[in-house]
Amino acid sequence: MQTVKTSKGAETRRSILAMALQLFRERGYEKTTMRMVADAAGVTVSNVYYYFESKEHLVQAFYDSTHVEHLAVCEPMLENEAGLEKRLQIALRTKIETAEPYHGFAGLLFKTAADPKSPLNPFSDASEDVRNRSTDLMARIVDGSKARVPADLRRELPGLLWLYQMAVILFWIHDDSDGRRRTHRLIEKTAGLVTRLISISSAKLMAPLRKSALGLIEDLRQP
Amino acid sequence: MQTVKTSKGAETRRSILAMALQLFRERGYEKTTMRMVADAAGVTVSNVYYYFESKEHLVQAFYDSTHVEHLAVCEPMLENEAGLEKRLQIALRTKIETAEPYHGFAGLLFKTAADPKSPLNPFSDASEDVRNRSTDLMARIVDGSKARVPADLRRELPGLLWLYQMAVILFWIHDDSDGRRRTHRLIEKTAGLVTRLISISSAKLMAPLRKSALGLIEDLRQP
DNA sequence: GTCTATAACCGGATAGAC
DNA sequence: GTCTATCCGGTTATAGAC
Repeated sequence: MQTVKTSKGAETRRSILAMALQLFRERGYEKTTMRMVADAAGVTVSNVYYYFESKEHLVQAFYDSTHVEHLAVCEPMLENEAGLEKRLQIALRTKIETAEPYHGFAGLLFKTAADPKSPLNPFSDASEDVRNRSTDLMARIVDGSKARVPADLRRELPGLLWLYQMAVILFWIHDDSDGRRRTHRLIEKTAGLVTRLISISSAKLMAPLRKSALGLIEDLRQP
Repeated sequence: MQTVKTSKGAETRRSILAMALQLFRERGYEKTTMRMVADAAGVTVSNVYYYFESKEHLVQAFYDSTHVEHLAVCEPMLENEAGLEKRLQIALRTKIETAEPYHGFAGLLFKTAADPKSPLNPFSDASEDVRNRSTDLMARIVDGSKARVPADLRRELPGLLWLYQMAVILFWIHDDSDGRRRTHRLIEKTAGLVTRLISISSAKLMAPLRKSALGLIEDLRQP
């Protein structure tokens, strides 16, 4: 019997993570010490380090788990909606709503996010996996819609929409309005703008501009 | 005789900052300890803290100083150039070129930059001053050019171009190509795109989209 | 009121034994 | 895979000098 995953270790790991997230939510990231996490999970500090390279890596684990949760909430809602604008709104709204309990320390994410040396930054190789899964979701958003998108743009769109989502999240992190009113406003309006931009960009008149923009992306890809 | 500013204290402060920046450049931010900074400047640790609230505040001071340096290099070069695209390129190129010696630890900037709680974040009240000065530069870039810009867009353009600049800087931070080749490519191409977007947005056909976009900005301003 | 010094605190991280 | 003991560096308390 192979118990590689479900053995005691995995259980300890799970409990450490669960406790850490709870403490982060309750007291915020900075005010939660590794000693507290260890105590809450009933282990020693170095044991925590055995399972997680650093305090920030606990955040990475959280990041993964919100993505899973997001998918679970988002995907079913997409099923009965074919309009691109609405589909985008659903994706973004569910994103910030599932992340809401962690709003207080989500800034931390972007903090490390911006550090090129951190493995946690969303552009890094280490984050490739989560990034790909998010980008894939964006691809499904587009492909599942009835929007007509030029082939050249369609190739790049998922990546661009992922950037768009990152921008929305950045805004959300800085948003302290009631019920994140301002972020909801942002999503409502920009989803429409983005959709219109996509449809306009198909027009003959806009082809040169679209080609330049896509050419730029292509250029930037090579080192 | 009032020697509030030029007395010994100011000199100490200057020397601490100079030493800190040198160490940051040579060894990077993380590997430079406050004790080293103090030693190098010939003062004690608590003395460093007397002049700078925290290690991050040393970075803030650096940030200010790069802005001053940028202006000194950028403004003269703008004098003989009336094309908006070229003017944008000048501003952005000089920005990343004057910052080049600090590329290694510039990530740190964005790291704190993205944390909503940090006074160093470029959207914070504490950063209003530097932000305004940067935005003013963008206003001069536009106003000093021969580009025709609709009045409603002109009002928002400096802020938007500042955001554009932040995006370029973010790209630069993650750029480890030789001579920042990729960032230079990005600047070269996007300056043209932005300029074209501005000019296209004046077209009658594009007025509705432009209005929506500007309306969005207006909406987001209110809390 | 401006500045400097000593010593300690606190929390993230690690070494190494078992 | 878990523990004990320790390091290391940012930060602060406190006390006093100019």
